[in-house]
Amino acid sequence: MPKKTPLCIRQLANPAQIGRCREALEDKQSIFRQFSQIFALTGNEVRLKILFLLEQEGKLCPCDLSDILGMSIPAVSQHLRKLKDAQLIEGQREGQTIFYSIRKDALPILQVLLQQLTVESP
Amino acid sequence: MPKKTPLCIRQLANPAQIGRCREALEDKQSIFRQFSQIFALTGNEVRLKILFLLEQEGKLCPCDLSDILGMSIPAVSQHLRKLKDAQLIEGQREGQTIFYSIRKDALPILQVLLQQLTVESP
DNA sequence: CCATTATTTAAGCAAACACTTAAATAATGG
DNA sequence: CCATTATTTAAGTGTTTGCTTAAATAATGG
Repeated sequence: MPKKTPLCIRQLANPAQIGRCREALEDKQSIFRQFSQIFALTGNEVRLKILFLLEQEGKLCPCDLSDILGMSIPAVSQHLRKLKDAQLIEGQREGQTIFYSIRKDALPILQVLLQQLTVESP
Repeated sequence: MPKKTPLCIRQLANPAQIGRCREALEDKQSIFRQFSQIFALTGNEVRLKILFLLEQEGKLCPCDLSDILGMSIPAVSQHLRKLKDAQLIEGQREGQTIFYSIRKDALPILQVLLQQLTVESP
């Protein structure tokens, strides 16, 4: 009674390649974590627009964003919170209004990503 | 009986700014759609690793990826399907094995994103 | 043609997501 | 201090995601 192997084993696999790949992933473990988080945040259309607008305008308040994006204030606020929790943006109070802007230390990576939106495709 | 306005109206808002922002979004509507989709795909840690590995190795099969990533074959296969549906990767059959690789037309944008993983932070 | 190997597909399910509405917090100005 | 304005938080809900297991499809080789 031959045991059924339910998963492929790939005898033809290249062990050197497998090892090299495993190592590369292990090396960059925290980088994959960090970048997939950023991509997941920009992977939401509303949040991508918010970041684009903040980069373009410098700063905006939840109320303005709600108006521009055509969605409720709580919905906007909850997106802002995620971006703030990830330290991509920060809020500065001016009276009753809180203006959000992109954090200086997040600007380089976000500019690279946002720049792609305005690049012509071939 | 003064009607309660449940949402903020922002009399201090800058109408020109609001208009400018709305226009910018409308212009780029399809671009936001397209890029948020790509970011959503790379926003998953497993898929980001898959793309990284494909870019590094040229091509890999589901079985190898399953081995490298330490997860089940169906799980890997379903991630590959999403990347394929979005036309980021393509599969080429060689015997029983299907080797996946990054599509030529998706390579430029993916290289920009993957490049960020290996950039030193200041 | 049948057993094996490689991969995909389908169904089921727990967790995460993104909104809604309602209530809470905070600053301003009469 | 109270009403108003701006924002956040909390609770509830339908949808999406990402896995699991089991079954289906496809190519190979005896």
